[in-house]
Amino acid sequence: MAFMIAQRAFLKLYLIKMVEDRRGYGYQMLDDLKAEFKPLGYTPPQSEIYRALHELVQEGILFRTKKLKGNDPSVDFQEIVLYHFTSDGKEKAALYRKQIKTDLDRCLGILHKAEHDNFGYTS
Amino acid sequence: MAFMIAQRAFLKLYLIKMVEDRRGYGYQMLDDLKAEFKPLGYTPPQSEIYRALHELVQEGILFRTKKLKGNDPSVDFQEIVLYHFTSDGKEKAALYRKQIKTDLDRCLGILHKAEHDNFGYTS
DNA sequence: TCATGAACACACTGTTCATTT
DNA sequence: AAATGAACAGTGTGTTCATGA
Repeated sequence: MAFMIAQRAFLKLYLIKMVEDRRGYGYQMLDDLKAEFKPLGYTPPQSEIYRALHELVQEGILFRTKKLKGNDPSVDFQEIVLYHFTSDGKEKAALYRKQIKTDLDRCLGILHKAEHDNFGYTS
Repeated sequence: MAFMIAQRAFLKLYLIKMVEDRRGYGYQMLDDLKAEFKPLGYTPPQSEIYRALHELVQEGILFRTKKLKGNDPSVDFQEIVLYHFTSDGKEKAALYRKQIKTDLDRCLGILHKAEHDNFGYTS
């Protein structure tokens, strides 16, 4: 097992949630995540978002539809890709989330121990 | 900047501390760390310990001496490598620790947010 | 510029192998 | 088996480039 949780897995967790909340397409989710994490000193790179999305499709959790962004085709021809859960996608996602939670807790345990051991928190 | 703290940096932090405490040589430190982290589901690999140690030497923080392990050379010829701080090693180490602490806190912030956002802790 | 995707290069890491005692 | 080190292979990641609307 790897030392820390992978960025890919971390992002998938958020992307699953965002698709649940119908938060739209890749670029939008990227922007949202960038804004959310900026104060924490983390800027999710564009490539990872798309790769994570592609993997979720490959794993049969999500599927894609395409749509024009604007409502008026004569004005806006920008095509965007929307994501939705497959028939058994929600179950698969639940399982995946469970696995990630385990890994997340493992990482937190390790990092907390490091704080305690090296920078002396008593609690 | 990378997503999570690197294993190498994480281990250097512990190795610096262990050299401060005169906790001996590589293999011993490896064993100690393995035992310490086993309950947390992390097993530091041998290669990373040595690589981390080599880097600390390269960076001018530590230097090496060699010694026979046993006190009786007629019985035990096992040679071990001991590590010590260079003349300005402690200062350099302090600086390094400071940097790692920043990164550690950044990682904890990110992971805590993920716990909160995805698995709903209110505190 | 928005939106998606792919290519490329590289650092980090895990496993294995080598060597000596 | 203890101890150190190096080689090798593979994955994840960041940057850059490409494309269309």
